[in-house]
This record gives sequence, C-alpha cells and structure tokens, in this order.
Amino acid sequence: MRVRRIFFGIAMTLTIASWNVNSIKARQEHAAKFLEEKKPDVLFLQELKRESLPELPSEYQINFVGQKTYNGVAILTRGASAQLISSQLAGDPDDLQARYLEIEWEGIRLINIYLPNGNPVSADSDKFPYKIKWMGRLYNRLKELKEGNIPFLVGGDFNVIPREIDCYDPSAWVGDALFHAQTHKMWRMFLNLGLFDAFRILHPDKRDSYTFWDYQGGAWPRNRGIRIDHFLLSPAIADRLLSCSIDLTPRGWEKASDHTPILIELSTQTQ
DNA sequence: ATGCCTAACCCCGTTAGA
Repeated sequence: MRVRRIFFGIAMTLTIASWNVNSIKARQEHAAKFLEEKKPDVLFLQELKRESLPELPSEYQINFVGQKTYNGVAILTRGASAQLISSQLAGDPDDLQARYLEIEWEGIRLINIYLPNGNPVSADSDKFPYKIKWMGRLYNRLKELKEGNIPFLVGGDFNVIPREIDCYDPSAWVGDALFHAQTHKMWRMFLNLGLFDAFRILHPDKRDSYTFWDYQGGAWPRNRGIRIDHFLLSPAIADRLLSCSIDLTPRGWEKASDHTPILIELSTQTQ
C-alpha cells in the first residue's frame, strides 16, 4: 500500500484523466458516469465530433474547441480557476482542425491533444505528412515551454504506438502511421526534450496494457489492443507522479468507445 | 485482406477512424 502524504487530514493528490470518447453525443452518459465514479480533478476528452457540448456535471469548468463531425477536444477542470491559453496549435494558421487545447490550471500548463492518425501512408494521401508536420509543430511548442521552465503535461490520443510491447502484434503494425519509423522518430524527439511517458515511469516493462481496441474481430475480449493514449510530463511534474493506470471498465460498457481512459495521480505542489 | 465495427451526415451509401 502506498503511503500518501497527508496535510490536515486531506490526501494531497490530484487526479488527471484522458479519454477519447469517439463522439460526445454517443458517449454523454458514459462521460457523466466516469466523472461520478472516478471524480477526477481534470478530464481531457478527445474526438467529440460536435460543434457544441451536451450537458455535463456542473462542478467542472469546461474549455472546449470543436467542429462538426470530426475531431474536437475539451478539458474539464474542478473549480473555476482555469485560464485558456490557446485552442490552436501554433505553426500553421491554415490548420483549423480542432485537435489542440492549452490551459493554465493550478500552476500547471495542461495540453490536451488529438494527434492526427496519419493513415493511409501512401504517396497520394496528405494524411501522413500532415501527422508528421503536426508532430513537428507540437515539438516546437513543447520546446518553448521547456525552455521557459514552465511545468506542463501533454495528454490525449497521440495515435502513437511507442514500442513493440505497446501492441498485441508488432508485425501487424509495421508501416502503419501509428508505428511508422518517422512517427517513432518524432516520439523520441519528445522524450529527448526531457519529457517522460507517465505510464512507463511506473510500469517500464509491463505488457498487454492497452488503451484502444478495434471494434472488429473481437479485439476487446481477446485483448488485442494498442497503447496510444498517453501523458507526457515535464520533469517537475514527473517528480510529482504517484500513479498511472488504465481504467478498463468503460471499455466493457454497453455501446463503448473504442478507447478507454488513462489516469495519473500527482502530489500537490505544496509537498 | 482496408475487411468481419461504429458514428456522422443525410446521399440511406460514403468517409473516417486506428
């Protein structure tokens, strides 16, 4: 059992969760149920697929950027202290896809991303070049924050399978945009900046831990999944990491999203 | 093997997801 520092009888822990819900309209009840059961301090949502949000529990402040049919990300934070920094990733004013949200909350810069999938990887599609350019733009932004000594974390659906142990069958993913050599190079650049994959800090060699399972072919009951939803932490935040877990329960709910939530716990700054 | 799901939009088949 982990000993938590106690101050005035209150466990000084922040819980931050991230979940690609694959349409907030279809998953409104699931999102509300998750919030009620886990009571996170912060929830990142991706793939909302709407221009506006349905009703969600009122104790959360909501920052949201959306569009019709595709993409869409939101950050729900307890209280009313969140400050919007940006709802667009710098580096391409013509890119209007709703995939990026950056806020300041409780002394931490919180960045929620829905990173482009990138498939198909083929000469006649712009999707993979768009993904790699998007990752380069994200790198530039994270580098700025790092050099500014701003404590931050970036979480969400990265559409990156970092290593062989992060998928059920590596041979099936060779050449795919989620497992491509160029995608891996960009991922390594994030790490080389001095950022840490929260899950791998605490579970460096753990296998069979996934956040996404295809709807097809019985992938979920067979645990044929991939780990593509992540939290990357700047050093000061990594020092505060207490736990990182994948909540498998919502993937088993009726009419589930194909992703399930990932959660981290941080000790509070006063420790 | 782009397919044996799922969601959105609205064309009730096509596009996208991963």
